[in-house]
Amino acid sequence: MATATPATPDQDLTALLRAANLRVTSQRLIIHRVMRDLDRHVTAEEVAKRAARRLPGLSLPTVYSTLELLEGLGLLRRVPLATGAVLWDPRLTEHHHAACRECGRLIDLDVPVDTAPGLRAARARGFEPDGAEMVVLGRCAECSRSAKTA
Amino acid sequence: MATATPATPDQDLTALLRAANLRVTSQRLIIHRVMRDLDRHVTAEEVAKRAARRLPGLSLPTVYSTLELLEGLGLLRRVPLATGAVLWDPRLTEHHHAACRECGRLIDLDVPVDTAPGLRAARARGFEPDGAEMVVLGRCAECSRSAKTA
DNA sequence: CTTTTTGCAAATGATTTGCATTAAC
DNA sequence: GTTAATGCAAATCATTTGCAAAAAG
Repeated sequence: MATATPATPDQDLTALLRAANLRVTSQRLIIHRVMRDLDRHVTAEEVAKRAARRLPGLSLPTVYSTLELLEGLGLLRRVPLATGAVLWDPRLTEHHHAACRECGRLIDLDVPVDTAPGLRAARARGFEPDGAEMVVLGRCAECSRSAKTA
Repeated sequence: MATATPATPDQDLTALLRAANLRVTSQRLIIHRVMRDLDRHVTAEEVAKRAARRLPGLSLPTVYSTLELLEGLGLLRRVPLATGAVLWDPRLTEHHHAACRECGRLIDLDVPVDTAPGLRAARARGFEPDGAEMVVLGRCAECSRSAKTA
């Protein structure tokens, strides 16, 4: 029987881990909680710094593997930047990004985009798509401002 | 007066370099030529390997800086993968990609996507967009096949 | 008690940097 | 001749790996 009570993030994660026969550790709970609290894209390093505040001794390798684990559980999304850097995004609702070519800044775009043609084209090529993201490239407000000044 | 003769890639690059007060070197010409000949996204390493065949002694740092230079001139596009890797794409016409989460494979999608809403939203946030790309994420044909077998 | 997960330290691998030399102009 | 571009070797930096110790179940 399904529970009708809305689950907390911790309960969600616990349930997913159990279902996958994985162990519920404080590291996993804390890292997940940090991401949920931040509610914006961050680097692995920033996650490590914040999570270590709540769990001293937490190691970087654990942060990396946990982020990947949470991605696999569908609780996070990995966002590759044009600079080659990688960010982690706890927002699960489909949204898109604008990335600054100059400083790498990434902002959320909460605008609907018709991804259907892309998904269709991918399927036609044998792909099994599970999502599509648009990245708008250009110069952010700050960088265009300093470009004008310079 | 504008020339009516269609320019070769070499002439294009030469003109752009001159206009920017940059020097026309054999390294730049060869790397550009390699990209034009390949006409598909490749890693910097692959560019280096192929270009070195035509220009022995060509160094990796030169390849990296030249790829960035060509990007700045608008002759190439940098494509960050979900794996964090970076590819370089000589195709200048707007197109989109499908990226395999498992093996990293990237395929071109030649399908029109309405990027206008994204561009508009970015402008509303102070961005000066110069393009938008959609990335479809999922599993490529090969990887879904082996997943079924496994 | 058994197996997974963690932390540590070291390894990796792509990309970048500093600097002397070479090539463009 | 002057200045920019290259090659080389070394540095960097995020990420990954191997393995013994600790924690989960």
